Amino acid sequence: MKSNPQAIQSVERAFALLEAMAEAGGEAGITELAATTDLPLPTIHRSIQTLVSLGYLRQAPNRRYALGARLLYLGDAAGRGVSSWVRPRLIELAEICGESVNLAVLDGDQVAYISQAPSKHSMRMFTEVGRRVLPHASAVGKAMLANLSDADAQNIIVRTGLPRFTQNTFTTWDSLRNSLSITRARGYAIDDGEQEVGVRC
Amino acid sequence: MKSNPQAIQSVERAFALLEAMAEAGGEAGITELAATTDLPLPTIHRSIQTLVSLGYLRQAPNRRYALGARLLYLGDAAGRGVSSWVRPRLIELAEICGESVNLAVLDGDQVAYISQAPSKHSMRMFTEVGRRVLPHASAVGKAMLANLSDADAQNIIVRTGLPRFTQNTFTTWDSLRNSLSITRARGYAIDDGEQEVGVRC
DNA sequence: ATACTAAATTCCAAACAGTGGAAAGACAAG
DNA sequence: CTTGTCTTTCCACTGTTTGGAATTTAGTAT
Repeated sequence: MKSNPQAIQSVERAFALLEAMAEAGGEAGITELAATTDLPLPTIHRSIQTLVSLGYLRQAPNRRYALGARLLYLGDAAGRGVSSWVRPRLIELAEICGESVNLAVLDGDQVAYISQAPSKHSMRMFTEVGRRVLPHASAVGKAMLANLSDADAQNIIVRTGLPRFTQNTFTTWDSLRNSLSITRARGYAIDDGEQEVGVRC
Repeated sequence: MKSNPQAIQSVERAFALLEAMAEAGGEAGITELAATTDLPLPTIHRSIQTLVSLGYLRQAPNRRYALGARLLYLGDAAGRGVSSWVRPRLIELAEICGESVNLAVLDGDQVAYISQAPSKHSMRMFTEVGRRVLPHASAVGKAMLANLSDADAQNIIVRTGLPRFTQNTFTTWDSLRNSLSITRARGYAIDDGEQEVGVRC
């Protein structure tokens, strides 16, 4: 694991574990984590022990571990400033159009969903706060690229690549660029299969 | 800092920084953090560098640092299972009674707010998700203690102590216990100055 | 524009914290 | 009660993290 030259190992690992648990639905045993992260058992145990003592993980009676309440604090703090400001608006929007509304920002080269207001009716929503996707494969992402110059958009795409996810994914820069011009002209972005109203960037 | 014998240092520090930033409103410069955390500058810089490379912190154009989007993911994941289940109910409640509603759990010996639904009207709310308070000093806390036996409640109080926060804070076990019986009889808890409806524990 | 101050960033060798293989200890199931 | 699985503890070695001091960069006053 030398991908990030100057990065403190134990910290990297600690967060890897946190994310692994998140991936596992917020709860997991040590062995499970060992399988997911390819780390030796004792190492994991030690890391987790630390995380528990700090309150970011809790040890369930099952002897398994679960994400702790302290993460909520950080998560909330990270969202403040944006969320508190925009959230009411999202809810408004969700009420007006009757659909779920997601708010996303361009973080690095990826699109990160940072807030969402579920639609009143359909519980059929994947609460995707915090999830990150590549720009070319979602409506929000394309909306954002459309707001950049072709050159800037291309810079991002070069770094991320254009992996195919579905039949309709754009896999060449030319086809994507074409889609972006359409988007620009139309004023909003559409993605076959998922519709999302992206705000701000 | 030898309070926690077996705890990985760098991790401890990394999170201390994260929390310090949260405390500082989600944004801070290195020197600020150095003042808050009493750590040498280079150490902080290195830790933060790691956190940035992992996506938990972002470097603002001001050359300062801010909490990153990735924390939202963890925060959200930590809340799932509880929040997704109860959240709709909270919102309902908030609409019915026209007041902010907080959801809190007993985590260790402290009361942690884990979710909340703001009242529609007054923006005058301290978004306190993740904040933790001692049980004897808040309505929710007392509600929880009231649901325990006197003995169990006392056990907790012995560990936490009874620091005074305001004029009305209970500072002796006897006066607190008295308050708890009243609470039990009444069925809900009241705290002069703050009213909160606590659910579940 | 230029000089100054305060902040962020890079260096580096010593020191100590973190590592992981192996063994012991809990559970849970049969 | 016995067996298999998962968690937890041990400990000596290694390499990562540490922080004082020097360097560079940004912001600001002159």
